[in-house]
Amino acid sequence: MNKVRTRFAPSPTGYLHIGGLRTALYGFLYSKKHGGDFVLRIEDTDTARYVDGSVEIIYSTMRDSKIMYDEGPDVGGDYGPYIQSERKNIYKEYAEKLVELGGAYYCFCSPERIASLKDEEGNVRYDKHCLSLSKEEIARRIASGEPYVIRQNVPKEGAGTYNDLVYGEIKVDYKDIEDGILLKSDGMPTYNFANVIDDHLMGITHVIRGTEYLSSTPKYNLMYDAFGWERPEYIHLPPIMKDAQHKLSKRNGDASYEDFVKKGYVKEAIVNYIALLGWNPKTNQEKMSLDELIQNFSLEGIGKSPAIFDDVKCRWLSGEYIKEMSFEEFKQNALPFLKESKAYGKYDEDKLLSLVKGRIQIYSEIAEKIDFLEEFGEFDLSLFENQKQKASVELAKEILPKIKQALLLVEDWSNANLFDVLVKLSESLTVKKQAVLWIARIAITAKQATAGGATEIAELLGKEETIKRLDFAINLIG
RNA sequence: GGCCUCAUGGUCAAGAGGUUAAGACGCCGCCCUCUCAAGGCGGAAUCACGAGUUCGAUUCUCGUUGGGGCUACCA
Repeated sequence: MNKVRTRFAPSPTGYLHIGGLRTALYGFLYSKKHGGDFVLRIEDTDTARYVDGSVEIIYSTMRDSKIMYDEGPDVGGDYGPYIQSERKNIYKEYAEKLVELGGAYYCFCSPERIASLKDEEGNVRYDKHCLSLSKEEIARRIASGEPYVIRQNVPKEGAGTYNDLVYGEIKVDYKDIEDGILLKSDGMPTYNFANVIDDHLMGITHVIRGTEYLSSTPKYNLMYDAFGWERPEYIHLPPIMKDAQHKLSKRNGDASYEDFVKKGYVKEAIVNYIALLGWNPKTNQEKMSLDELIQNFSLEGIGKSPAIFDDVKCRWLSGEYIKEMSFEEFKQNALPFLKESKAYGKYDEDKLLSLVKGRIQIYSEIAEKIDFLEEFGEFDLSLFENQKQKASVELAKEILPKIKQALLLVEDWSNANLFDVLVKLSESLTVKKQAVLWIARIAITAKQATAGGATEIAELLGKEETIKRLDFAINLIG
């Protein structure tokens, strides 16, 4: 069997969105699973839709997400060039060859004539008008500089059948396929032509792409057959949806990989999550590294139905990655987000970070989790009330001065020691330790819910600030 | 409109004629806990509909409905 070769062939029309990235990922996983090669090819034949800088975004996104290709425009390879606009002459050559083989023909019809072909419902179907042109006339008109396109010559009868590795047998009647344009009047090929030529010339064995090509694949097979080339295997992927009726798409400005990274999702989690959209590993393990994904990947696990992207679950996975991340790695990734917090620069960085690690799912939650440290001020005394902890305003009024007194004597201002001191205080007062800690924490944070307990926060604030806040609370309570 | 295709809880999904219809996220409850979070335990919640085939259909067939795609000198 031939070495497996797959490709990802995006068009440079903007950022790389999540659906495209998943297609790339599956192509990558499949090739690596089988010890094959993964190729990146840029499909920039539509000059009108080209967006400056998007090729660079494709490169950087794939590198960043670790979906690395063996061959591509920026890394080279034996099957280049890997940018379609640089292959223009190749397409022309093969288009002419296909004309000779009877699989295509020159067409000089004007847009006006095409438009006049509209039926009652407004649908246009080309009528093979130029198929009957004589060789002489074609040569004459080309020589005179008349613009032309090359169209595929699709049989009027019969049907094209192939076996998709995910969807099974697909059959389309040729009468339902139009004689599509293969080579545009500007000399550029359309996707419909270029993908066939390139996939063959680049030795692609498995074509992995979205379902939007499921029903047009028979016309590509017609070309493989006309050229006498071996047809590749086809693996069409179900779409990723934004909701039940909208596909996740660039056009709708939907999330790109970059957007998720900017929002602070763990990169590995994004890749891990999209791997699970439309593919089931057949085990109950969901958190998987790229290597594990390669190991477990199989075509049997690919589903047929559309999958809705669930941001909540993606965040959950991201959180799982953060929890298991080393502190050093976390720090490196979290720092840019930590800087967004009001508390940044005022407290020990590592302590701040460890307070937050394990409490967030995406990095951008960091600021909101610790901003409370800087939001201290007047607060409603009812915050002290807590039945479960047996805490009340009265109790707070009574013990707050004692808490202050005890803390004033503390020299080893560490979480562990502070905790010890307050627990001992609670014992001597015969008050539940939960009540003391609750009251202490409310007094120094003015918040009912905080990331971190009373003594953790006290340690972070430092002795001076802690006492200051206690004084403030004592004052407030009168 | 025509053609292709899809259909299990709110979401991702396993299951491929007989199951108490897995698991995960989310949700709810309880436990644990220095609040929150995490963690532990438990719970609610699904086979779109209608005909067949069969002793028996979530599972097979057909249809209906609904969703997606294609129907471009876009990919």
